[in-house]
Amino acid sequence: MSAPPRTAEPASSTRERLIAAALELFAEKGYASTSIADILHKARANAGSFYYSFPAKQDLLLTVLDRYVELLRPVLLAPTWEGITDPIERVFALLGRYRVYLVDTECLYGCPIGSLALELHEPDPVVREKLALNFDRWVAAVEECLLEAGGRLPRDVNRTDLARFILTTMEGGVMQSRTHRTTEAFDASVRMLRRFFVQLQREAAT
Amino acid sequence: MSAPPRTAEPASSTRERLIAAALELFAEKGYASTSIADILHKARANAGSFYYSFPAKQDLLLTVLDRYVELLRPVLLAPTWEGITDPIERVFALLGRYRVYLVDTECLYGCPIGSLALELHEPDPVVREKLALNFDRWVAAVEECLLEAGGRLPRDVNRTDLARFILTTMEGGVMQSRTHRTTEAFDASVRMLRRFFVQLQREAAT
DNA sequence: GTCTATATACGGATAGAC
DNA sequence: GTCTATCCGTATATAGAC
Repeated sequence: MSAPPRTAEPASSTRERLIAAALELFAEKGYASTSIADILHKARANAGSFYYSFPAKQDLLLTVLDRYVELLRPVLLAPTWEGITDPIERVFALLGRYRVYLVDTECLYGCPIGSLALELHEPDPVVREKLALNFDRWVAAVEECLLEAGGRLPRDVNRTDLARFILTTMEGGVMQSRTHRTTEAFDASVRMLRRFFVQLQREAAT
Repeated sequence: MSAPPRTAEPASSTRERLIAAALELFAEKGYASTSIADILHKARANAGSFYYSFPAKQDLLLTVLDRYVELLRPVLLAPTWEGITDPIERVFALLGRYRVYLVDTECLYGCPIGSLALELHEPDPVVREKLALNFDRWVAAVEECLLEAGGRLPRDVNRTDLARFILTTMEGGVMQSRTHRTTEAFDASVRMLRRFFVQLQREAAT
């Protein structure tokens, strides 16, 4: 018989509760408008515990940005792609997942990374790099799909460019939909991207 | 002999200087991180003058958002489109203008409306509507180009959808380029959009 | 209309007991 | 590791003389 699983960080440690609370609050209200008091309230902790776990507010942000990277596959991609094997349909299923976020929140928020990226105007280099890493991992995951699609897409279409364009479509669509509080602009953008893909596949088939 | 031109708002009134200062500062640093002291310093005015001209900070934001709408054609579109008559080339010239903004600021800021739209997470309805109006006017201007392109684009492509998709491309590209401090993602997105347009025009020609 | 001084609130961070 | 109390800077906004 084996011992119960041990994790370095027990799931409900104060530190973990602070991270979990910040993860949600930064997505909902942004970084600056989330006060440490907000985080403490949500995590049911006190100022002393916060500064025992983190030197300063920004260190929590860094931890949260690392966490977003870690959660990308298990929390976002894996459930979204469950049961979908076609790599191109996986791309659109991912976009569909963001549409669900929009609908579930009445278009209040879409992508936390995108929001933080534009909120933090001159972020510390270390913050900026972690935001960039989040984008890079997302793009890399989509690029894998495109590579798997192989000859179904024209040979001369750069897969990295196309993956970035898909992120562009998601972020630009989310931004407009949040502002209009309707999914219309998001849907319009995904429709156009779909049409582009249809054309690319047709082109590759000839 | 005619009298010198009279404007309702003299160009260098304190109120105008405050608006001009805020217009730039909100674009550079965002709304929340721009303090009234920052604005006063840049406009060389004092707190008393500010609150004589505006009831509160948010009223200045509303005025600035109105101003962005007013400036869209004379300051952004007209110079960008000068000498360019082809409506489709106008679309890409506009995107090229945003690339210049990125390059000129070392990818520090691109579109002030997009930045404000994502910074203000739960904006007052009136703020949100003015942001939405800015997007709508931009989209409408691009849509005019697409309508002017007429039969060069397939009949069944919704012009409004496509215009929104072009805004999506710009905003999504700017977001990634700001985060990476490179124009790469912006350029990749515009390249993909260009390819889409080439395909659409080919399709319309058959 | 413009000036300085200031009221008031809030946020990040710290101190020090337990 | 956690608690409360508090320091201190900064921000919006106001008061009231000029």
